[in-house]
Amino acid sequence: MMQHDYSLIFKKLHNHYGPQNWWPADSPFEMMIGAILVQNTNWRNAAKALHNLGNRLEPEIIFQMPEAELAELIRSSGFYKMKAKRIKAFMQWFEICHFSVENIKKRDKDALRNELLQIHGIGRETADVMLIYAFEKPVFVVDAYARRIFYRLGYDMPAAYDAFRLQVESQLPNDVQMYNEFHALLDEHAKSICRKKPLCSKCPLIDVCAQRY
DNA sequence: CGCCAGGGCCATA
DNA sequence: TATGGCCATGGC
Repeated sequence: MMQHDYSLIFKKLHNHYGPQNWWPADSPFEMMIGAILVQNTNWRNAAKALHNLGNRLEPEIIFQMPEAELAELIRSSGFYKMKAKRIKAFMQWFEICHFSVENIKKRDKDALRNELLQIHGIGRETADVMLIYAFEKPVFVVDAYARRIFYRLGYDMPAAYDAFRLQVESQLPNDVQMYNEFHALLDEHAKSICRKKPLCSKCPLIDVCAQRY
């Protein structure tokens, strides 16, 4: 089987699109709430919900807020009753952590990941974006875009989330900033001109595609 | 009008 | 392990 050069993909995307400076949020807390709000929803609707929360977007306030009230405020994000429940479950955990992102950052990556996965409504992808963009841990995020792009490159990737993630991580340096940019770049690339026509002449991955097709 | 967007949970086999 | 149903809004 051919060796998939994930590092080369990253390099080409980075050269073409430049630094993405993700996640679009003013604080780690806002980032984490946004991560739940954006589950299976477009960012526009999630951002609208964040805007609607306005100055209520503070740990203590969200923690105290009745679930029904929170649900109405985040209605635009879709699945809003469920997401209100998920945010409240997350806040229970965050409160136990004394709302301290700095303290959480000091903890072991795998232990922290497993703890996040215990929270009802936090799955692998949501846990991983939180690990990178809030807690600065090096993790490769396996989202629909990553799957689609690697699939279109002809890469033979595992279907299971963690198998996919570990295969990519095993061949990349343990660099938080790199994973931070990689996920953002894959997102940007998926939304770009190559979305409908992945082998178009302007695609920065055209030569990688050409090796295969 | 139908489609889908930066998932995750749960029941079923 | 692997499908299928379910949750729901807003833009196009």
